[in-house]
Formats: sequence, C-alpha cells, structure tokens
Amino acid sequence: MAPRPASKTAVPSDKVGVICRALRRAIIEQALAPGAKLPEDSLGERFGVSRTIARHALGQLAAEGLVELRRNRIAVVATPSWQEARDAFDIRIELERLVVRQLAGKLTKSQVAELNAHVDAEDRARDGSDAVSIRLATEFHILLANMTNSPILVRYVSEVAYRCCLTLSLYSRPHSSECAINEHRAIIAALVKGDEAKVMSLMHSHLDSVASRALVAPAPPRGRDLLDILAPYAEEGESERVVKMPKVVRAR
Amino acid sequence: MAPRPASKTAVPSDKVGVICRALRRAIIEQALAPGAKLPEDSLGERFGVSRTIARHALGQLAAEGLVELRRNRIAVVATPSWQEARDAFDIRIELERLVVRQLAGKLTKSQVAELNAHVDAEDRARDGSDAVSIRLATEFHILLANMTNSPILVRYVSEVAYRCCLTLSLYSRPHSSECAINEHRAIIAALVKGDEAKVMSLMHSHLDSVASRALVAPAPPRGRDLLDILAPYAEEGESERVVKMPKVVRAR
DNA sequence: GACCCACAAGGTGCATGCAATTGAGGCGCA
DNA sequence: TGCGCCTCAATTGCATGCACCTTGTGGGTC
Repeated sequence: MAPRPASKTAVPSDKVGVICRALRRAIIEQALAPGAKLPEDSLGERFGVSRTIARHALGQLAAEGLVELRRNRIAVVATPSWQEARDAFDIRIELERLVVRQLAGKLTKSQVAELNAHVDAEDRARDGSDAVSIRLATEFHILLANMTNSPILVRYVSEVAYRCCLTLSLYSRPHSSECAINEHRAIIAALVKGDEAKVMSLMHSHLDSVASRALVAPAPPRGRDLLDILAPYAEEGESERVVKMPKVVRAR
Repeated sequence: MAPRPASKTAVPSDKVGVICRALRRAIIEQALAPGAKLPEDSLGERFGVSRTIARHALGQLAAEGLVELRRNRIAVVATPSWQEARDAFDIRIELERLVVRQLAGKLTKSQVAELNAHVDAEDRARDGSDAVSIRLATEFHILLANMTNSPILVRYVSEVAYRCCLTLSLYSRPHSSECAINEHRAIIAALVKGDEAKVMSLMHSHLDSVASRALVAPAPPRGRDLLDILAPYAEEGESERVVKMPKVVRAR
C-alpha cells in the first residue's frame, strides 16, 4: 500500500479542539457519566475560554453523538438507548472488519511493534481502574484504524468506538478485560500473518463478544460536581493525540 | 423488527440546521463545487443571520467532511483526494450492505411503495439535469437507511453518501444513471423477496460500479459568484428534510 | 524586468452584552 | 396536605465589536 498523507483533524481553531479532546476523554473514562450536565459557562470557565468556544465544542461533540443538545436547555452527555448501543456495535463491527481487511499482511515492523507495545500497556493497566482499561482497549482499535491512513475511516471508527464506550457506562457490569487483551494479541498475530479472512472473523467475534458482555443490564447513574470532574482534564497534558504512543501508561 | 423512536437531528438551534441543509444540498447538486469559498460574512448575509451562526454551521459541515476549515482562512467546500474518494466508497459499501441486511424481508408494504415511488421519480428526472439525478440517486440510499430506524446508521450513511456525491463533482464524467436506476429496482425486488445474501451482493456491486464509473479522471473546476449560487437555496423551500420519514415509522 | 518589502483591506478568532426561554421555588387556595 | 400559579434566577440564543492574521498589491531597489 502506498503511503498517504496523514490525516488532518477538521478542528476549527484549536481551543475548541482542546475542549473536545478533554471532554471526549472524560466521557470515555466515565468521569462524565451519561446524562451529566455540561453548561456552557462552567465549561468556558474551566477551560479559560468564553462561552462561544465552549458552545462550539459542544456542537462538535453533539455531531459525534457524544453529547445531546436540547434547545434552551443545558447540554448533557448522551444517553444512548440500548437499541442504539446495539446498532453502534453492529456498525463498528463492519467498519473494523474493513480496517483489518485493509491492514492484513501490510503492517510494517514498527507498526507491529507499536501495536504490541500498546497491548503490553493494556496488560500493565489491568490492575488499575476499569476506566483506564476501557480507554486503552478503545485506543487499541483507534490505533489500528490510524494505520490504514484513511482519514475518513479513522474518523468513523473513532467516533463509533467512543459511542460504544459511552454505552459501556450505561449497560455494562464492571469490566473484565483480560480475554479482550488476548483477543487483541490474536488479532495482531493474524494481521502479521496476513490471513485476511481469519483476521476479519477474529475482529468480528472479538467485538461481538465485547458487545454481548457489555450489553446486559442498566447500571445506576452517578453524579458529582462538573468542575471537580473536569479538573484533571482541563490542562491538556501529555497526550495531544487521542492515542498516545506506547510505553508509559501513567498520565503526568 | 420492533418500531423504534425516530431519529432526532443533533442540530443545536435550527437556524444552524437550515444553513447546513441548504449548503449540503447546494454542494451535492454541485452548485457549490469543491474548493468554492464560503466566507462567514456572505453566508450570514445570505441567510439573514450573524457570522456566529454561519460559523457554527460551517463547523458542523466540517465535522461531516463536506467543508474544510483552515485557521484564519476562508472556509471552502472540501476537495477530497482521489484516494479519499475511494476510501469513502469502500466505507459506504460496508455500511449499505449492513442496511440492506437489516432490511431484507422486513419492509412494510408502504415502505416498498415509497421506494418504488422514489425510483419512479428518478426515472422521470432522467432527462433533467445531472445534478438532480445525482441527488435523487443519493436520496434513494438515504431513504433506505432511514427505514432501518437506526439513527446512527442513518447519520453515517447520509454523511458518507454526501461525501461520495462530492467526489462525483471532482472525478466523474457526465453522469449516466440509467443502469443505476435499474439497479435500484433490482435491490428493491431482492429486499422484498427477503434474500439477504442476494441483496447484499447487489448493493455491493451497485456501489462498486458507481464508484468505478465515477472515479476515472479529474474534472475542471468551475466558479461563479457565491451569492448568486446560494440564492435558490436561501429560503428553505419544499423539502424541509432531505428525505422525509416514511409515514409508518414516526413514533409516539 | 525581477525581486522584496511594507502597507492596507478583507476575513477570521474570540469575548462580551442583551434578549428570550426554561425550570424551580414560593405562595396562595381549595 | 396537595395542587396550581407566579415570579425569578439560571442558562441559552444570537449579534456585535475589537484584535489579529493572511493575503494581495504597489512602490522601491538592484
């Protein structure tokens, strides 16, 4: 596959981008649970920008389906229905099958190393919080998508993966991710081997099992103070990109 | 398939939504060619709103990949590369296979009627402008997606279909759509018959042939005055939604 | 004639202000 | 006590203003 130009994020300015990334992360780490309120003022205050910018960021996230905007009402973190969650997983399966189909047998050595490093990180984080495990697992898939060098595919996979994460907050029992990690390793192996059919079916069953383990029963809502929750996300630390490169798991 | 609540467009206010719809339509009808400039001022003036709103609309369209935002520069209609166009079609194929898989054998009579009516409309428009033919062909696919009642799927199919439209402006020779119309009829027939495998393969080859007919060679750019181009789109005329929901679907 | 620089104009980046809407608490009344 | 209305604080909807960036252009120099 011929190398292609890297993806350019379609972010308007970048203050907006900073806020979006922070909120996305807060959401997938379940610091912001579905239904959590996101007033423009508080957001602006927390990130040191005006409401205009916060509002714009909320607009972007709404376009991605992570946030719900209701006219004249405070925006909230999206609360997808069970059926929407199932739909998201169905779409995700198709998209990620496409990803591995394009990638099978075409990974460079350094890419393989990067993937392995990421899974190692997942392994190391296994004892940590569920939130981090879930984030890392998701980022593995986004990392894969990135390697296709198809900006559109990256965007869709990321979006739908985030949405799926969101549903985990709602419908999943406490995460047990060990098997998932092994499945990640199996996928890498099949990719390296270049067995297109095999890797597609691996990805399919992997996501399918994640979905069925996840979509079992509703979980209780929780609430804390928005400003507190966002504190650790306010200054965009280490990981400028959603998927940070391997090695070190810990956030500074 | 159990009825589900209808999709709610994630549009913030609705002035923004009006502008988005108008611009989307102008773009897919190729009134706004790739690379066309979209200054916030002119947009605001044309639609009778402030720059703030125009800006917000541009942000949404950028998130959909129809518009490119460059910092401190005038926004332009996106100009996807040939490779991106190919990627978009690949994704589209997978998504629409999913659509027809979900729909096979599950259409109501009125839905079938609606589909047939739409294809008839395509037939009638065959002598008209290419722009209208292309729009109708695209809307057929979006109509199908709508019938899945999966908001997420609708959104992704719509988005990627619009993007594909956009690439037609760039890389396609003048449209010859008769065969496409027949293919649409064949898809409907297979859906009614409920032959899942058949309809998936039909959809696959349909889109594949559209793609290969489309992605042949670059076409010359064209330019006119933005304000003139947008005039017919400024007042949101007949079709408020791009594709109106089928009678039966509407919830509550 | 070609190149370079400085300046002006057009356009975006962002904050702020004001109007409009909503939700909630308090009060009266049955 | 319970229900409904009313008022007010909180919050969004949107326009406008100012600062800054980018680009095109004209004059000066070699």
